[in-house]
Amino acid sequence: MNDIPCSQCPLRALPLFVPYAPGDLELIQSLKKRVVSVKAGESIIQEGQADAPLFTLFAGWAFRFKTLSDGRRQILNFLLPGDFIGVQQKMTDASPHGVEALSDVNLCTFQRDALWALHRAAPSIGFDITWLAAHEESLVDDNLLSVGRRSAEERIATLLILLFKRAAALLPQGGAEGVPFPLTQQHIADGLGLSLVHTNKTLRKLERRGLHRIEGGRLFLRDARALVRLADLYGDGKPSPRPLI
Amino acid sequence: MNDIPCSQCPLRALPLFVPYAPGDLELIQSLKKRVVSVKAGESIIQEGQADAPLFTLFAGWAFRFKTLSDGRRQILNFLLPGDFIGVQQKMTDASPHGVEALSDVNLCTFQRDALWALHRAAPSIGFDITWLAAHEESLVDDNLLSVGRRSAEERIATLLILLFKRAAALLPQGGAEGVPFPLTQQHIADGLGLSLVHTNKTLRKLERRGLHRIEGGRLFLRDARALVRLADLYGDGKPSPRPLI
DNA sequence: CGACGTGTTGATCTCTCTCAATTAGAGTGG
DNA sequence: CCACTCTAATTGAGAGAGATCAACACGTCG
Repeated sequence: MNDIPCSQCPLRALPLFVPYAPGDLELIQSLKKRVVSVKAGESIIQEGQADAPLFTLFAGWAFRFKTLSDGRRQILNFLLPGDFIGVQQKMTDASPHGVEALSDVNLCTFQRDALWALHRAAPSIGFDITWLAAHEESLVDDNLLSVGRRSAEERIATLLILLFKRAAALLPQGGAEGVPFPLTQQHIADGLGLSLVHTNKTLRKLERRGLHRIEGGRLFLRDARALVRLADLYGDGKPSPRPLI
Repeated sequence: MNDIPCSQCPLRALPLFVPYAPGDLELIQSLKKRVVSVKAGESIIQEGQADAPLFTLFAGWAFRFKTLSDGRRQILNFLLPGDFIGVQQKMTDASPHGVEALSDVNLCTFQRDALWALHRAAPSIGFDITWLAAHEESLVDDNLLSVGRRSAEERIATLLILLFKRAAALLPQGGAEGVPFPLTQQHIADGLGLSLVHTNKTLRKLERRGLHRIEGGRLFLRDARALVRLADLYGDGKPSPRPLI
């Protein structure tokens, strides 16, 4: 695994990713430390861990989370292949969140100072990283809107749609056959600020209504229109611009 | 106002801010467009607004928010002097969130392409901006943990402490005389995913217990210890587990 | 086979929401 | 100086979405 050069990273073949300038890839390659594999359910970064690694999720799903001292856990966002983790942490500090693998994952890890090296040596990549960090924040923003202001049904509809879209964008056929869905109901509950039991009941209700189906670790949207309506999502999942009054 | 050069910006005198390398300030100054004032309660950026400005909050408080089409509003985080806004937005895109002034504010606005110009011309500033974006995300993360997993009492305690800390850090005496607190109860409710009525009742309960006091637009913590306990915030130090990678 | 993790469902319970009404203060205009 | 209006804060009462408690089904695995 470690012998695949960045220039042949399968992630780069996806239409999502922008081409780099010549030389950029070599730079990234030189900062890459190694490829690490983590099994489903295992911890990638522990909450409070000092000197946590910087990495790109290369294959598999994971999630960032925080917990309270009595064990209540909130999943902050889900990580899919191509996501970059570690910017959140001050260089010298403890990681403010934990990261755990949802499925078996592979990570490309980088040296702690890679962030600075990239910025200095290739400002355009530094710029992309800033954008990446901002983009991840917007995922958290979306989730916060859900958790703060949507009902259980609406939250679940929102999560299913947004995860489906992200996952489908990584597939060649775009999700016609469903998308991989390695979350348990406990993950959904922890991501949406709901109890496990209520999550189950709501999920079943939507499924019985024919809105979706989760089976064999895959998610199928059976009535995406209805889900979008429930979620109050338009087009891209962005709120529709509202007129001035 | 517009004639104050960046080199004499009062914000820079605060111990929070790092000194820039010579030349950096001139660069920033050159990208600065103008200083804008907005009155309390007015909109700074509208949800979905195209070509929203990039700015630093120079004086006063504001907040970022999102709304659902039926009017339910979630405040994502509060902005205090020194906070930088606009990275979240893709260059060409509509703003995914609105920004509104809580008090009368002054903003230093920048050209839309200032982000890129900074990265290219001064990588160290670009690096700082990445860090700033990541830091703001961590505020949202904290809030998401509250909204998703804390009770109403705990959420309010958490918000009061964190806002107090941020506000006190901007004051010379560090909050001995309380800190400015321009939020209405509706803002607190929208920030914590609570109803206005329940926010009021919880706030009064904590106040009657002698934990805090809000008066004349200022916040006083009367029993910070008890608030911290309620909020389940451990100063800054969390247990530091062993690194896995 | 028993232990365990995950999903399901029914029966309460309670925290928080919604509805309603009142009070207090800041402006405004006569 | 005093009605009039508006916004923010308050408080009570009743309703409800979602939490908690308890069982049970099913598949995997050592």
